[in-house]
Amino acid sequence: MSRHDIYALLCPGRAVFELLANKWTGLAVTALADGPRRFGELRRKLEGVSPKVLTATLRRLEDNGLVLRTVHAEVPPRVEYELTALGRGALEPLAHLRSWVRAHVDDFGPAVR
Amino acid sequence: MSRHDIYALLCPGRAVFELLANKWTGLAVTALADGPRRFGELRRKLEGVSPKVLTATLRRLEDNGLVLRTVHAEVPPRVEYELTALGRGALEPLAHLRSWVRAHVDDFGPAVR
DNA sequence: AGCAATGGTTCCCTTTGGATAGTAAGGGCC
DNA sequence: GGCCCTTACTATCCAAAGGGAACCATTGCT
Repeated sequence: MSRHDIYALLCPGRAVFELLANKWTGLAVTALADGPRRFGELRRKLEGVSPKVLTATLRRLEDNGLVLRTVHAEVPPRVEYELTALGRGALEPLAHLRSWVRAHVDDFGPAVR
Repeated sequence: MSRHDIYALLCPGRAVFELLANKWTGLAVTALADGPRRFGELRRKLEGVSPKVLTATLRRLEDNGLVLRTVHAEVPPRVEYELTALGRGALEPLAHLRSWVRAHVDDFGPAVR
């Protein structure tokens, strides 16, 4: 039962939902939509993210199989992040959400906060 | 420009996105899908939420026009929460995300965190 | 008087998020 | 040789959000 009730504390679906329902996760995944990106690129694209939090976000995505992290043994270092098949799948509902937001931004008050 | 770049710090769309991309917000909105619900009902449905956090979540949704809060002057008190038209709109992409999660839970490792 | 029901609020502690500074390693420059 | 440049982080410290437990106000019931 709890296996199918996303509101249940122990439902695995809820854990996945909470992984995606995060301030930076959604932005990070969609930022990888068009192919591999380097750490610094993402850092600049996701305005306001600190390196620590970006690292944590990407690591969490990597641990959950949404993102592949490739370290190139060069100097200066080059690390590339790209979506896995699972990550590309998650892109779809995330992009859907994003496009809804885009279409309805103006329905929100000026102090969206 | 920043008006259309969800990654920009000042983009209103990003603020809306961050409102929805929250651990409890998505669950709360979908929990209201089938009509008005009372505080206690939501509290029981969203397993693990503390009254303080539930209050804050609902207030934020109310402030942003997604939820309507109605206090009935009775004893014991009765407070009902229901989605506004805007909230019902947000339901759609959220439900989409939820159904994707449902379909792909098993693609995630056993330690989804 | 005491208890139950409801929708919170208050206090305190833990977890998470965020800002800033520092580190390692090699290459180019002088 | 000594110095700086770049990159992708870690380390440290502090603020904000999340979470647990207790308490409150009101009225009816027993």
